[in-house]
Amino acid sequence: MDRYPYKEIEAKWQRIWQERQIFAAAPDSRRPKYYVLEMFPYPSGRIHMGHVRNYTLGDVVSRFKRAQGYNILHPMGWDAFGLPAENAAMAKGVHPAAWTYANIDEMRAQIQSMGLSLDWSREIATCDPAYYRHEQAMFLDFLAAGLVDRKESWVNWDPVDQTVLANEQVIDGRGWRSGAPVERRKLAQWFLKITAFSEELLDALAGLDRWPDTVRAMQERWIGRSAGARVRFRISGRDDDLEVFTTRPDTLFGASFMAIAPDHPLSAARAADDPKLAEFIAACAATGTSEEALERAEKIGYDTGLRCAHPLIEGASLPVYVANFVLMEYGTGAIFGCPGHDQRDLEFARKYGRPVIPVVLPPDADVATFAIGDEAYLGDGRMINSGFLDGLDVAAAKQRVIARLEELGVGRGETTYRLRDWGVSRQRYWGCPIPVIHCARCGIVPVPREQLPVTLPDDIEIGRPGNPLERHPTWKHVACPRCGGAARRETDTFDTFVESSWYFMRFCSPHAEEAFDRAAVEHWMPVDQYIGGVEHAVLHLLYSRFFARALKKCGYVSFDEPFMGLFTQGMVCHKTFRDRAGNWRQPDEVEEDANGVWRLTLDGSEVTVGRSEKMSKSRRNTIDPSATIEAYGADTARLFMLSDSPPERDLEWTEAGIDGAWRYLNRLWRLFETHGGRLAPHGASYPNELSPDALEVRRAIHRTVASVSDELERFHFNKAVALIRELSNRIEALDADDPAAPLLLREGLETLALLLGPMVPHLAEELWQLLGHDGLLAEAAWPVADPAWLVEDRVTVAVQVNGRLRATIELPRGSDRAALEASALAEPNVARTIGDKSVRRVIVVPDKIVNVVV
RNA sequence: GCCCAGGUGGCGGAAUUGGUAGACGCACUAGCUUCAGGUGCUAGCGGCCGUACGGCCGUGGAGGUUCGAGUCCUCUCCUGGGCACCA
Repeated sequence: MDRYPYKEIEAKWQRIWQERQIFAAAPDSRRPKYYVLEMFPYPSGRIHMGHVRNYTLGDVVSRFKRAQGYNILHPMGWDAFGLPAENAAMAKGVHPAAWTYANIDEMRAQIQSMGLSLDWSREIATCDPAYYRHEQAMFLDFLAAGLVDRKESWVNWDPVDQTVLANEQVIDGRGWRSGAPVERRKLAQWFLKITAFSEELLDALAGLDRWPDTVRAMQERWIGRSAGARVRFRISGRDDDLEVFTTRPDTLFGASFMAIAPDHPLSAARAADDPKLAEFIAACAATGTSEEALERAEKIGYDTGLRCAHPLIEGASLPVYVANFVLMEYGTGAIFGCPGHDQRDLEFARKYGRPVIPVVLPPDADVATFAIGDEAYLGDGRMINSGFLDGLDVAAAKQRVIARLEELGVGRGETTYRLRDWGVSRQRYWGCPIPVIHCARCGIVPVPREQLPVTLPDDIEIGRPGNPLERHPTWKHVACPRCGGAARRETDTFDTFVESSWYFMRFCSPHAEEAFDRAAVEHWMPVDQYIGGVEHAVLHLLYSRFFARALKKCGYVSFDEPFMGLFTQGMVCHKTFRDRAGNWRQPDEVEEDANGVWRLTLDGSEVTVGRSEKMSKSRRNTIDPSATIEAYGADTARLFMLSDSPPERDLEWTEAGIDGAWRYLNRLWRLFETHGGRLAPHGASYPNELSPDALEVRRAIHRTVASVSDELERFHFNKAVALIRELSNRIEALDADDPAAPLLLREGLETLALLLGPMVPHLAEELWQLLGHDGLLAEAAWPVADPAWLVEDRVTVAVQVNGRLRATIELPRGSDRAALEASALAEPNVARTIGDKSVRRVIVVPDKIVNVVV
């Protein structure tokens, strides 16, 4: 049997779509707009299967919505700044720009081979000065609007990548890209004040009802709002106070010690006179970096000798410890410990012999006997041992104590957030220059607008890590725009998350002189459906939400939320293989023999098969998408990506799965070739009388249209594929002698072509042409099911006896209870099961089930 | 430790509100087509018993609610992911 000629077909339709420019977007007041976007790729060299899955999902949405009559914007571009370009430059002596643009050309061709309905006229690359000049202008606007900070602060220093990482980019104490253990350094850094929007970013999550709950939960936790109080404790024998933040001010009467962070200013001050404390602080820093150490580190403290007065209990005094579990970055870097109602405080108190005073009595406990054992009590109850708070519940006690603290002038209610400001300074070359000038006399001076963009110098020395801009002999030396004196350009460049925080807005008017054509950005934004990996659940998505708000504040746009719908896809995984020497082996280096043993193709030696993991270079378990597309065609690759696994779950790439998709497309091709000559003409109408089989096939066609539409809407693409396959099985099995066969084939095959359009667009387009259509399937309207054909006139009803299935009966839809019951009881198997027992009750759910209870 | 998903045949996965568990596909088995080697067609395919009709068991485990539970409740085990001495 001939294979279907996918190469000719795919080349042909890609050419025609391109020539006719049918995916070029333009605002159209007659149709509702729909903006579909996949997270744009970093041009690392070649596309991988994750890209193929991502763009296939996006293209299904895009083509489906287009067929439904929406005016689609579906662009593609390049997240082109980034460290790999510098690494490649160092490794191969290529200029980062040359490397990046070569990769873009390569990957563009690969992506185009997938036959995506993209508007390539809107392509952008973020490393283009025509793009990043606007980013520099935005930064100056943010600066003027008070949304930028320059702080001398501790930063995470990645010793391998030679760059600063945001806190959010540090994973288990290691750089998120390099994996190297992160060190701490103090540097002057640029920060974007995302914390100015903490509350708003948190509250608005509730309105993002087309986002996955998991992502919203992750952001919520990341922002981490906690309501509590700030309380000042007078340090005995001194004039100053120790300020703490607590979420449990209600437990203040249960306080039995104070604890401060090792890097709290007070710790440092005391350490100056106390060598043992200095030693303790150093030890905390040493154990505090690696994750295992953190995991196993026990709660340790060091008594500073300082004592604080309890603000509400006359004469009570609390010892102040330096403790390794108190974080300087959160709250005030100091806490009071209430062992009765905080597990960590309890363990600390037990260890250092501090008293445990219960102040919340559980509802079922007796005040005379209640005591804290090994577990702190975290629940609600009545306050005890707490003076004026006694008898209140926890919530009321919080309010009352805060009011009292305010009265006394020693504290106030406060809400804090876990979210920290976004450090955007990077000490590297291949990024957007930060447009400021440092002048010894004038300080920080913004680059004048007319001098934008500040472009990167081409002539750089890239042979060693670190920032070539810092080493550049001339670029960094400029005259101060204010006083004209000798000054120095900022040599830091932006974190690449800055570029990806607004590219989707630039797509609306990619060639505009200003950052955005206001009408275009207001027309297309927000993105209706954004699709990408869940690994961006916090960083990229949160920064983008912040950026929209910051731009709004600066008058660029009028919306807050950039992405109305979000879909996060699962990863593409593959088995892993290791040879005898323990080296990872690529899938194309091994074969499975007849006994199911995997061997190296080269010499037949056995390899061990590991569990399926995310495709990655380090495991060498990658499959090159281009090889698959070459061997089977883009449609096969696309269909496989959509079959079987729900898109939000991980997908295991298997050769068998690709084969299955390939065989199905061949089968479709044969189906159309076999019946192409026997179709009824367009628009031929059915006779009044149809055979029962023909009626059933027509119903199946309309039912499939209705359910596939529904499943596509809900991202259940695997189910949509299953439904389409069911329909094609049915059409294949059609009785050729049925007088209505030509009509059913006409309607059935047209329906199949239309439903397959979003998934396998090339083949569907070819089939559409085979069916005699002049126009493009890509521009054809989505089929609509006729409600009349969705109604079944007969139904199969399950008959149970005591809840166990004993028979099924077929009856006209809508049969009454008596008829259902009579038919059910008449079933021989039902009668036999009932035997001589008496029927106690019969439950009838019309058109569904009859349950006889005996 | 905390949070969020999950746990259904040999495998990927179906199963709107509780109402016929296993759709669709993969793998496998048997047969057919002179079919040589990423082919097609037919049939079978959760387990056990039975020639069959049919019966019993079965959605990680244990209880519970219900005429009826993969679905709801309680407890528990396991897997994956995220976060982390966050006061």
